[in-house]
Amino acid sequence: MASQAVPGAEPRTPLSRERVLRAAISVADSGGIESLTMRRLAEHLGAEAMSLYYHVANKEDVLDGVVDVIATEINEVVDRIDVPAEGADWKKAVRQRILSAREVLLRHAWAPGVFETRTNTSLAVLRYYDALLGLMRAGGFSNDLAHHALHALGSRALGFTQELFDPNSGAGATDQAADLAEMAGQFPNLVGMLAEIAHDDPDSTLGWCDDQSEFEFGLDLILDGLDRIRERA
Amino acid sequence: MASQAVPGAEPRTPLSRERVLRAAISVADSGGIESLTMRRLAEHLGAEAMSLYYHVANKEDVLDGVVDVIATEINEVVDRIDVPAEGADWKKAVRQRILSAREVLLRHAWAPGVFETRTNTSLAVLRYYDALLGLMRAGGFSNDLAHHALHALGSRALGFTQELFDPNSGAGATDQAADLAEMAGQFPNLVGMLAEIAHDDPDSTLGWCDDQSEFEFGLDLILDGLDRIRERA
DNA sequence: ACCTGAACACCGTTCAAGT
DNA sequence: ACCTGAACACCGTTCAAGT
Repeated sequence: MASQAVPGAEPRTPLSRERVLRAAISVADSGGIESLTMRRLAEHLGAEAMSLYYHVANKEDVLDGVVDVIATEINEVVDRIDVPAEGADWKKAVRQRILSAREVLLRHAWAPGVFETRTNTSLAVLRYYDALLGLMRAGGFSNDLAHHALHALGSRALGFTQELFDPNSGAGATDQAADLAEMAGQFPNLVGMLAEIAHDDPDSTLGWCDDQSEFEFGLDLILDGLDRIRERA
Repeated sequence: MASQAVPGAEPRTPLSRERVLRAAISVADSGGIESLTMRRLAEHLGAEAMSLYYHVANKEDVLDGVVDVIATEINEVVDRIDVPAEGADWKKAVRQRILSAREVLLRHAWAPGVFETRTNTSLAVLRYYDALLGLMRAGGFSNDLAHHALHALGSRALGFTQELFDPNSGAGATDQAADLAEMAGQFPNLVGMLAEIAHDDPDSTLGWCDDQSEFEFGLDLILDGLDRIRERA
């Protein structure tokens, strides 16, 4: 009962901003972003919700911090890449960085949504963009073209695209067929496309999926377009 | 006090799913999406929060419905467009539809974020995509290329891109200069670019803005890339 | 058929108080 | 310096009850 040396009680490492943010990521990793509440986060750390406020300003601050930690992780991975970026090689270098960033985000599938809601900019994200910009400059981009390029890439620069809809979500393969038949009248082009895609690639999950190859298709479309403009200049 | 014919009381039009959804849009339009709560929505309609549940299943259902109403509005605008889409004209037709969709969304700046959180697909959104697909098919796209194209466009197909960061947010023009100087060491490429962009275009808000011209640059980059693939096939 | 009052289980956050 | 208990103002949602 005394305040010190309770026998058998673990000494419990003290809280810190760092520990709070890492715990937040682990809570979201295992239960999704909607499971991340201040109370649950505290519980995860063996503390009371109110204790968190000594180390972070509020929940927004937690989310800002989480983005910064993940962006730092991306920078660590991406800083190890060492490929030439001069001239025409800019594209390979940028492409590899972006795909590496994507790999980190694939381990935190909830993170893209949080990235998009931030209004305060993470310094780590700025550092990521700065390096990307450096590669483009080395490849001969003007500042103006590099500026357009960042806008054109958007979230793809960080390795993700938000899916806008998924005709397959929540429906099993058998419901699927019925749904398609029912919708054929209303959405002839969509149904026709999905039928053919499925036919061409029977191994993939039916039709719609934001997989690696779709991401790379879109990415290369943009990078190739930028490269063409670069060469013309 | 009696239940009928209270003198001077407006007869109050009854609630309906339609009215609830329209009110939800107007609440979000005027106070932002975070101001949209079931209680406030009810208040806006002169009813109690609990009454809403007779007309909608829950808040998710409200958000699904709101997306459907806005997508319906987009379809109404876009259906009035009548330009040829055969062969090489596909691009002009698709471009015009997408820019028209964007105009609708610009009137509901909070809507893109809601679109992205939906997992249930709105039928109106499906109808929009189906029409877009139809234009591409008329332009000579294979189903496979059209499928890639929709993925590559992502949310751009509906007229928006989510900004990932905004170095200017929350800082006035004077703070701005100080911030830039301070960051110059850490982010040389970013600072150099922003300085030059600002110099080249002194009329625009300093540096970073997702304006119409940036949207169109990215859109055309993708459409041009798709057109090249189409011509090769 | 349509609406509501009371109530429940959750939030984020504050503040004064403990060690 | 660090943590917490009690409390507040807010959520979304249920259910039995009113007209």
